[in-house]
Amino acid sequence: MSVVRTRFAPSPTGFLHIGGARTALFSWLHARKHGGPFVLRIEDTDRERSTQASVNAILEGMTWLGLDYDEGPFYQTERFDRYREVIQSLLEQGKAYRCYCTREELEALREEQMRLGIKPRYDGRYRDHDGPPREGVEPVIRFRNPLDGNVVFDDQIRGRIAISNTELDDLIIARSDGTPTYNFTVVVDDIDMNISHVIRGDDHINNTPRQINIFRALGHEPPVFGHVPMILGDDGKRLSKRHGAMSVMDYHDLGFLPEAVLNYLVRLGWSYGDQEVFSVDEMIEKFDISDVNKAASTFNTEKLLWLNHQYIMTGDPQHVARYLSPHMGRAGIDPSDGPTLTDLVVGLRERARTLVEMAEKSRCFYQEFDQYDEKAASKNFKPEAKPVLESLHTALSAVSPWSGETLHQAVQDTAEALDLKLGKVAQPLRVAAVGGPISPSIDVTLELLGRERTLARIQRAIHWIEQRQASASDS
RNA sequence: GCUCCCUUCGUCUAGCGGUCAGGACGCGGCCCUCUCAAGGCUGAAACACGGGUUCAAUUCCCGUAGGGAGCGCCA
Repeated sequence: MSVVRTRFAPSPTGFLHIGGARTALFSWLHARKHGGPFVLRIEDTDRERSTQASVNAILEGMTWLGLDYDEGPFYQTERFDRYREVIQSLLEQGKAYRCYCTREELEALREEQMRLGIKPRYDGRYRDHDGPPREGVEPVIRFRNPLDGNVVFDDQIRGRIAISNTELDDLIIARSDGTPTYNFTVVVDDIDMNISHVIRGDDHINNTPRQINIFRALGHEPPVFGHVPMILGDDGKRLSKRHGAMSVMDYHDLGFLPEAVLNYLVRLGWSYGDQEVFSVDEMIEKFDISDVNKAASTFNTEKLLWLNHQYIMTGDPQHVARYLSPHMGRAGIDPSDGPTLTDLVVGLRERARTLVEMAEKSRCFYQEFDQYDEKAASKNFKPEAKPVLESLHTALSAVSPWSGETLHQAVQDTAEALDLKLGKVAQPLRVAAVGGPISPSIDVTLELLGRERTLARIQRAIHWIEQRQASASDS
């Protein structure tokens, strides 16, 4: 009856990128599925590179995605006393020792080993040192790794992984300034925070055996591990902060809905039969860490766009409208000067894959356009279009109420009265209404535009045709 | 160089010894149609290679090739 507790442990050295977000998602889903807590821990022991701004950026990204945590955030820099205490006890038990090698000596050793074609590692020269401290060298503390035997663990995603202790060297657990290092703090924290399942990127697979040895030295059985594959960029290289990875907040800026990003991310490496679309509740219900794929996958923006479009089309219009709102602002559009955002979403959702696209396509409903699309105007505003537009103006002036049905009827009646196909009437009307050849169906377009704007724009088109005729006869 | 990990359409994936190798994105065609979309139907498109094991391998084992990661007083 072991309780499931998972954690996400980013180091605050930049924004939350898409790969980290997926790791967090998998870890979060595993906790949520089993009803256990999800812990957030900030691994900031590298004081040089850690910043509060990064912490904020990570929190912001998680909040936007809806990945809420139950405990934390815990900061490793606030736990230094605890680490010191554990190191001291390891030292006393002989499970760790002081090493007086200088960086230069280590560097020389590494070079020599590389030259000989063997795996560079510490040779244990101070492992059994029992003489006096070496003068002038602040020692580091190394973990006394077992010399023989294998470390074996059953990864929830990879299956059984075994590595010989002869491959492992005595890693440094405390720097010469006394601060602890990553492989050590992780273990202490996972023990203290009672983590049952460590779900992290597979770039940590190689660290796992050494961490397992530390767990045992500390008298604890290690948690269950699950190493999720990484996400590759279009070039097949691993996505990282310094290599093509985008911040999750970039996707916000690009007009994606968080549920679409989450859905895309969960399907990258995980699947449930042929299902493509998952609500968060469905993910929690159906997700199983052992179903995660082993192979790395490539990020595909086209599919994300498709998913985003699905969510825009099928989501609650009010919900979509809320997320659309900031993008209207960015596009310099005042939403109070035209249709409601909810009506706009319903009208445009089939033809906008992102909220940015939607905002852009909505502009003509709120602002006047400068000029007509050239091709569309020359094709649809020929002299014979003038009487059509005039008839439309008359017919639409009488429409009441101004609704999709009545507008559709009016346009259709006009076409019949003029003995023209609907296209011959609707298309000039469309260009008059929005300035170009593309828009939602004509009734929806006019409804969004409103009576006043519609009639004014028909007049504007009629004038345009008259002027053009006039200048044609002048010359 | 050494160690570990990975390998099904272009991409994401289903498959868990016997399938016409399925779905999705994207791409092509057709239908619908007032434009553009959306939607429907449809087409092209994959088991990296070589050995085994087996009556039978995409599936199990071993190599090879390719890719990724690690080998820090970074995390």
